[in-house]
Order: sequence, then structure tokens, then C-alpha cells
Amino acid sequence: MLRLSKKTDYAIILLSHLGGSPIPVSAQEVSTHYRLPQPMAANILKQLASAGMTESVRGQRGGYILSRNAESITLAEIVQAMDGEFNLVECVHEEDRCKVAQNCPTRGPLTALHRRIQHFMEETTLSSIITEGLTEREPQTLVSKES
Amino acid sequence: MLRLSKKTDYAIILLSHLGGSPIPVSAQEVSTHYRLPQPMAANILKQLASAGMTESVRGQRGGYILSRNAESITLAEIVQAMDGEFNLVECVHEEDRCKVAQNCPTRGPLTALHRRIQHFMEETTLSSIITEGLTEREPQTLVSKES
DNA sequence: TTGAAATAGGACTAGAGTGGTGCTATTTTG
DNA sequence: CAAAATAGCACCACTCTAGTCCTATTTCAA
Repeated sequence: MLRLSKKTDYAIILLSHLGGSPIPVSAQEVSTHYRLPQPMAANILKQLASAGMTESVRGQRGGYILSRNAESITLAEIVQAMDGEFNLVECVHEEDRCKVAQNCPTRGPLTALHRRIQHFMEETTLSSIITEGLTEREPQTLVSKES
Repeated sequence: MLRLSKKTDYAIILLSHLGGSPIPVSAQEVSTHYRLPQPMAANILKQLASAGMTESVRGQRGGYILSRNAESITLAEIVQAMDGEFNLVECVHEEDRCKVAQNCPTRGPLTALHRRIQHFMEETTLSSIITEGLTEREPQTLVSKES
């Protein structure tokens, strides 16, 4: 249905939160703050840690902090970590396996769309997400379909 | 996983094919031409017909033709017919239901991405897909991520 | 007029993916 | 030493996807 998974959605929220804290934040804290189930939050933070976007601090008073600054973490990276490789259509990166590769009319336009989305996600950094989240609290213009 | 369904993919192929034929094309024909399972092709063509993009001709020598010219059929419309409403994240069009709407950092950037994708899909017509499919048989530049 | 070829409109199924939970072990602090 | 936290799993219920199948109806053509 062309939708980002909820885990990716949550991951963005959690990373944005971590970006605003200089000390480790626990899964408990974020789960209560955003009213997410605690095991869910814990799992996502674990996944982000093993993907190298956060560092963990174990033990009491432990939690997670960003392992890099928010400018260097991209939306593309987050999606990749949570959802896996992004391929708009199956054949985007496997043209040789396609049955009708030579006369397939979809490759051109769909790979073009794929590249646009990929490009946007690579250009969108966690820091820009944090900034937008702080400033654009009433995104009327963003919701309407017409420009 | 942020992927178009195969049915959407097939639908684009089939519509492109119909765009090149002045006479009705049957499900049988396209299924053999593109090596798709016949029932699959038949179902997709039925669905496209009920969505108003094709018209059906029943009986022997029947089949489907485009109900409008290819310039007026957009990728957005095809995706909508096969995959349903496009929402990059659940909350794109239901901001009031969101638990953390006020301090949700994802709305801004994700609705922006949503709108870009939507816009591209609305700008991409079936006729442009057909044209690209005819001319760009070696889409090297489209596959590479850099550029 | 009758049979073949085609659509109409369903229901249906197996398998994959999603969202979410749970458990045990380990680490660290107070 | 106990509490609080992460590590690394496995696991489940549910939904969605891809694909199949069946019966009825329409139309052409021999």
C-alpha cells in the first residue's frame, strides 16, 4: 500500500527525542512520553543501536544516546535500518531477473520515481526533522494536496 | 517496506499495452505476451475497468480498451485503483486521531515527502510512461543512485 | 442455433509481512 | 545485593499480497 512501517515512524520519533537530550534516555522514558508500548520502544531502540545510529549505556541510569550528530543521520538510513532495503518495485535493482525486461514499460518511470524518493530521503537529515518538528506545529499547507 | 504492489506494477504494464492498441485486447493476449498468469491478468483488467480507466467489450473478440486517452490517466490514479489510497504514514490525513499530534516530530517531514511523491505520481501520465518505455531501453542513469 | 471465447463478479487460499509481546541473561548503579 | 536498564532472542496474532477458481452472462461466428 506504499506506506512506511510504524516501526520506522516510531524510530524517527525516538531518534528525534534522543537528539534533544545530552544524557542517555531509557526505553521506559520514551515509551511513557510518547505513549508507546514499552517493549516496542525497547526493541526499536535496540535495533537502532545495532544499526549504529545510537549508542547504548547499560545498567541503572542507562539508556541510549545518538552515536553521531543529527546532521549525519538521514531519513534514508533510518528507513533502511527499520524497513530494510528500499525498492519501489522488485526489479529496481535486479533488472536481469525480470521476465519482460526488454519490453517492460514500467522500468523507466518507476526507477525515476524511486530515485526521487531515495534522493529526498538521503537529503533529509535527523537535524532537519528535529527543526521542522519544533517550528511547524500547524502544518496546514503540508497536509493539503494542492500546492 | 515502501514498495508498490505487483498488481500495480502489472497494471501499468497492461495499461501501457492497451495504449498501443486501437482494438480490444483480451486478458488471454496480454497474459501470454507478458508471461503473466491468465487469471491474474484478467482480474487486474477487471479492476481497472471498474475503476473507469478501461472499457470492456464482452463476447468473442472482446477485450479491453482505454476509456480515455493516455494523457489523462495518471500514475496516481493507477496506484489508487490497485493499491487504494496512498498514505505514506497512517496519520497523513487523520491528524486528529494521533496520540502525540502536538509534539510529533514526524508530521512535517513525512507529509512533505508524501506530497512530493503524490505530486510526481499525478504528473506522470500513462502516455509519458509509454513514451519512456519506448525510448529508454537502457536506463543506466536511472538505476544508479548517485547523480 | 449453438458452441466457443470472452468479460462480470465473486469467493477463496497459502504465504509473507507487520505490529507487538515475552523471556532470560548481562551489566551497572546505588 | 537489589533494582533498573540493555542484549539477544524467539514468538504470536493479524493483515495484506499474490494468485487461483468458479459460475453466470454476453457476443461472435460457423
